[in-house]
Amino acid sequence: MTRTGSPAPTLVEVARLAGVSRATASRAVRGGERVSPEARAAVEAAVREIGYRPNQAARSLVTRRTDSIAVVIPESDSTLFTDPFFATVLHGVTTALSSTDLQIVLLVGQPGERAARMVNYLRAGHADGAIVVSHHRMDNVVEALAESAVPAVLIGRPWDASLPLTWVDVDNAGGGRLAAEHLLARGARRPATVAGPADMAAGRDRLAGWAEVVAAAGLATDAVEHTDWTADAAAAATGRLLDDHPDVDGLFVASDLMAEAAMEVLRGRGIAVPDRVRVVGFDDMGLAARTRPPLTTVVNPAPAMSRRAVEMLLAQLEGTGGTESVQFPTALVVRGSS
Amino acid sequence: MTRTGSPAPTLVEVARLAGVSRATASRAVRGGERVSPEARAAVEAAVREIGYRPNQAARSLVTRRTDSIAVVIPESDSTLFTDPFFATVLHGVTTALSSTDLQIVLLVGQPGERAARMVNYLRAGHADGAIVVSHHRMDNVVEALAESAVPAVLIGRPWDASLPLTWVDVDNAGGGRLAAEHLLARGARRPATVAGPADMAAGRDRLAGWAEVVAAAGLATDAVEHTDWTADAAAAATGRLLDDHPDVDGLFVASDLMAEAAMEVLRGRGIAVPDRVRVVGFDDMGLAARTRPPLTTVVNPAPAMSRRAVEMLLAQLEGTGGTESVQFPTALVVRGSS
DNA sequence: TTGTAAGCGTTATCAG
DNA sequence: CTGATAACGCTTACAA
Repeated sequence: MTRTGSPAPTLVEVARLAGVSRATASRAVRGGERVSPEARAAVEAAVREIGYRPNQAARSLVTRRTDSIAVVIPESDSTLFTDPFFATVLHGVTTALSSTDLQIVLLVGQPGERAARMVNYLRAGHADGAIVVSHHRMDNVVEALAESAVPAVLIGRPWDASLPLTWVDVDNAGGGRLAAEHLLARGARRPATVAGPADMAAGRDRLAGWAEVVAAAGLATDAVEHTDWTADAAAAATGRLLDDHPDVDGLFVASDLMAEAAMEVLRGRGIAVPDRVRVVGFDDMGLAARTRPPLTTVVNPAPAMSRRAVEMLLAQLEGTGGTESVQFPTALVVRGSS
Repeated sequence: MTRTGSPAPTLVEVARLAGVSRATASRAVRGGERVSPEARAAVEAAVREIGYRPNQAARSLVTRRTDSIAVVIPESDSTLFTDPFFATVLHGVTTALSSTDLQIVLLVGQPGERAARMVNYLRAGHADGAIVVSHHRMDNVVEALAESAVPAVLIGRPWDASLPLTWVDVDNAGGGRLAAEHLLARGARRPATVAGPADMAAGRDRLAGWAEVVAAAGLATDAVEHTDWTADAAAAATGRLLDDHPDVDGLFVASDLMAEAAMEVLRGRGIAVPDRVRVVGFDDMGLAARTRPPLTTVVNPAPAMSRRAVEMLLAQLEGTGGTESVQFPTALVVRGSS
């Protein structure tokens, strides 16, 4: 650890200097319970004098805790920084943990190469627990986590629902239904959707909810394009949709970031929003209110989900439950785009 | 660590099951040097059978290494996610470390409340070393780090140059000079600047370089507004600048994110860029090419700096140097805004 | 309130 | 190549 030649001071040196036993020194260092004022003062002075810091490895070898929890984001760093979903979640987790003594440690990296390393990190006991957040990709991080005993809560339901993992998520299918109902109510007769990836729960479920309502209304559900969550891919998908179905008059896009790109394409083609095509997004994290026109969207309650995930993880760490997954209801915010 | 009642398997159980000593088991687990094929096979089988994972705390208690390095970003999460500087640096650090076995751990949090926790985390030996990146704020994280013996490299020179810390940085003053020279060469006679915070090295130095050239040309250097690095503050500062000095014809803004906001204000006032006011930014990380008009800007070689910082840290960890700070030269990229 | 002593799970040294 | 054995630095019953 140290560059300097001299080894880091240990508790025995503190104890010797303070004239107490190692046990007493230990209690005092932790602001302990049963220490006399004199002993505490002596220890504190000794600590200051020699610059003592407890060795975390030694400590957690016996306590079996590290006082840190990991936030795992199995995405590439570019995704992490472009999609506001992650910023919102991270902010929520941070504030929810601010009252505790837990240090937050962020593990970022695409699934694949670094995934094994991340899981090893967790299984080795580097963190007391983990919050895993992603746009629900079915990845090996989640699988590996499932067969480890590391306390964990997922933000975003895993693809494989049978995995013994606790999660929080928004009602994606319900959101898709809300979007479709709204578009139909506004008079759309030829609805289309730019859906998320077909191999992610969020993509699949948002699409399924939308399709359910559209089909129930006796309308076609064939105007569908799957993409990843990026703006570029969404723009391309929107282009294909318009080429194949020129009569589209209502568009549900699986995220606001993607919806903004879709509206850009519409504008580029001279198609008026909402006059000729009505658009509904998903997320409502600030961006939706800033687009032109402002975006009607399905609320993704990421702050509340993050808070809840933290509560559940803390409960797991204390052994007081926190193992029941929860799905948050959603709502539609109507703005100028529809 | 574990939720399950059964304690995690240890090396002694592996050894017993494999019919070897604890020492041999340990060597085999690490793909060790002097182990017979049979012993290795037996150990590997035992590991698989009981799902053994080495206990990191025990391991690093003796090796004094954790095989992880921390990237410390003492900024609020909103800053982290809005300014492309951090995304770029993180990407650079990640790729530079991808060939090693080191796990990257991200510590994010505003200086102040969580700063002590971050430094404690490092000093406790949770990570083998740290890369600290920020827009150079003078903060207690850096100070605390300076008096610890944790190997560290700063990306961005610390405010207090006397601190015994290693850093990499761009030649901020040189960048400011480049910007000013360019503006003057294009005919600006009333240059102004939206500068970064006065209490950060990057803010101070970019301003100083600009002022040096402007003064040398015999022009006034009084059109200066300090702001933090946010777009909102930059917009406000630009407004004040225009109010106070309506004859401004050249504007150097301390970051591209801020320059974009400044151009927005100019456009809102019907002031043509570059025809009436020429604008130069700082960073050139993708954003500059996407603004309208595209932004002339000073290159901030964040990818190269990140790579270098990683190399230096690795050298420090191996005790082979890496303690000499380095300043990167910069360059101007001319685009439509000037 | 304090001290004694027994671990926590690994790695490393050093004979065999 | 293998196996005792001694650390590593700290916490925590348990006794005093």
